[in-house]
Amino acid sequence: MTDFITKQRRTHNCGELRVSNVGQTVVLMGWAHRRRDHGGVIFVDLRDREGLTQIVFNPEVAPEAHRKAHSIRSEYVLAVRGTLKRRLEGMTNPSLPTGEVELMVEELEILNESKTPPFVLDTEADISESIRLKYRYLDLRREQLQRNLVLRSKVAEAARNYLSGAGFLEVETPFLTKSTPEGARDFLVPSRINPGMFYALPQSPQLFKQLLMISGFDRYYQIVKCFRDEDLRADRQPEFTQIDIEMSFVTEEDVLGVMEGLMAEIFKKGLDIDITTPFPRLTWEDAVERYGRDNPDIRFDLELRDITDIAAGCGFKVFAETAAAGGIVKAMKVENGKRLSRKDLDELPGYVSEFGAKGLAWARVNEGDWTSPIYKFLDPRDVTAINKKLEANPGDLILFAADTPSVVNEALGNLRMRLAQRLGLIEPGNYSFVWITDFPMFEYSEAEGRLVALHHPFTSPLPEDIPLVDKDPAKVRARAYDLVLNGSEIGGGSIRIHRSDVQKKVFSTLKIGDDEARSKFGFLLDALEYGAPPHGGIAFGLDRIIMLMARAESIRDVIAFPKTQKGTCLLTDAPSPATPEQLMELSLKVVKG
RNA sequence: GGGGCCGUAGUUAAGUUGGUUAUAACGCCGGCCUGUCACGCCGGAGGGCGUGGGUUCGAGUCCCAUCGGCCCCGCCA
Repeated sequence: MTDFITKQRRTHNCGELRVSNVGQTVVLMGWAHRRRDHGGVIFVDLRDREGLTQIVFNPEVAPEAHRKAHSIRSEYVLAVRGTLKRRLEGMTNPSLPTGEVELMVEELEILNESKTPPFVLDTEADISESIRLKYRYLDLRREQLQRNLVLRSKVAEAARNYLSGAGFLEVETPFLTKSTPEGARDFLVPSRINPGMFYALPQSPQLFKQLLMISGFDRYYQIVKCFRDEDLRADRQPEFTQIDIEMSFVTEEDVLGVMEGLMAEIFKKGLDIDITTPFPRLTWEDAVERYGRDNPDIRFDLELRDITDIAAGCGFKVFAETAAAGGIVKAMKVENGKRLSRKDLDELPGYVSEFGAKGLAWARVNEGDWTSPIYKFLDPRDVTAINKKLEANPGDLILFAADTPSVVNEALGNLRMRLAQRLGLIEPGNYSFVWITDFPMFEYSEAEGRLVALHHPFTSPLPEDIPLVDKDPAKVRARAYDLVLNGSEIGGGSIRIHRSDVQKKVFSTLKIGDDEARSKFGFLLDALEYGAPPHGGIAFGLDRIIMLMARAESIRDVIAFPKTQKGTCLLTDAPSPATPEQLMELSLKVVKG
């Protein structure tokens, strides 16, 4: 066996040869994707990151190479040298970019053999995810994941170029840092040198980027891992990547404008799609009112209407009593309601029950009346009023939910999404951005029995609402904004508090005492006293953006080495127990498990 | 913490009301084939049904527990 690879260099990749290269002597290296042995001539599709090229072993051209080629199996690693030929008419493969040419092999070296892979790599077949994850390095050879990671790399590159061109500096911030109250559960890292002490992995570089503004860096960005020890979902991993950004001397308009440019750039470079800017904006209040959620998909209508005022005085007890008890009644109109059968309607209560709704009323609008289980309880005037409010016409279907505001909004907001999918109202390939602004500053947490920051405690209130921070915190609006794409929150940020007196006030409303604020955020409060500039920023979830761009169903499909829903890695078997020696060194004792 | 779906050859799946040696396709192995490109044709090997209990004359099919994968609620400032 010759040491081919030391003598010859790869001249091309497997995706680039065309008719214009015909006649050239070519060296290719790659994996045997498929093999077709005709007894005489043998065809192999040679694969690398860039594509497939058919290579041909003909006993009359190169007997030695042809003899060796008999042993080629799937995923063998090959180096071949030969002459590029144009394929004869009728023998081309229009489904391959390289399909008009083929490499007539003169010399073959098998660089490595391969065991038979546990699953075939050359099809779109659905392989169970646990096997794919265990052999992730093989799954990553498949076209779909290769495409996703190429897209991810392109987008990250476009983001860096854009931000760098706009005067942003990339600065790294620590992973071994301080645990912060509020927010998600932290991952802790024990300190060997300081027994009994722990670092926390950052949930985001939030405080460091603010400190960088105070340091005068003016414009900062970082594409950075963040860590949150919470349960996983189809779009949530315990470690994920943010495009983290912060700017000094800016208002909301500056931040939003630069970010719209960033989105346009990554969609252009990643998918060659032109995004229209500026993006539409909705206040948080309008978003919840009209769509039931703060991450609305605005590609379709099915808007919600509040009919609590009509319901309060109507004869249907469930509605009237809900209204009397401070709840709300909202409704959604489905045009051409025949698209939902009685059976479909019977399934809806089960679906909304996932969100805490106790039921879902429906009405089919006819000329002059309704077909509806609740029609007999209603006065004709109420029916007319509801029709009018929803602009409902004969043939339409109206769906109602009555409960607390959060249950109604969540139930109908999610139902809206489901119906849109069911009725095919969503055009694939359509990207629709919307900014959500004017979030409430605080939100009551049942679990903690106190107000918590909806965004985070460093978000600045609207200037005119600052006096309300002590008096009526529930009414305070924040200078926060989220970017929503097709019903997914892909980023969020705010103009920050840059005055220590305001920051202290917010901590106090959050019932974070002086001592606690001092011990947890003392460094920030100190820094704010040394000439902190007005500043604000945003962080984008890179994984989610890539998911949407790649139309992936799972965040795992856009991450090279993701975790399972239980947070384990089937490839490496992490996490795993620590040895007694490791624990001893860290002054740790495992109590159970 | 809770709800749901799913674990049968290497892979993807089928397996009737529990009943002889558990099916198929792809993959794999061998043979034939000089123009295929999901090559074709012929032949072959390969699992005892995630694991552990139980019910039964008899369990892939029923029951319980447990492990694992996925989806969702809670959680995720």
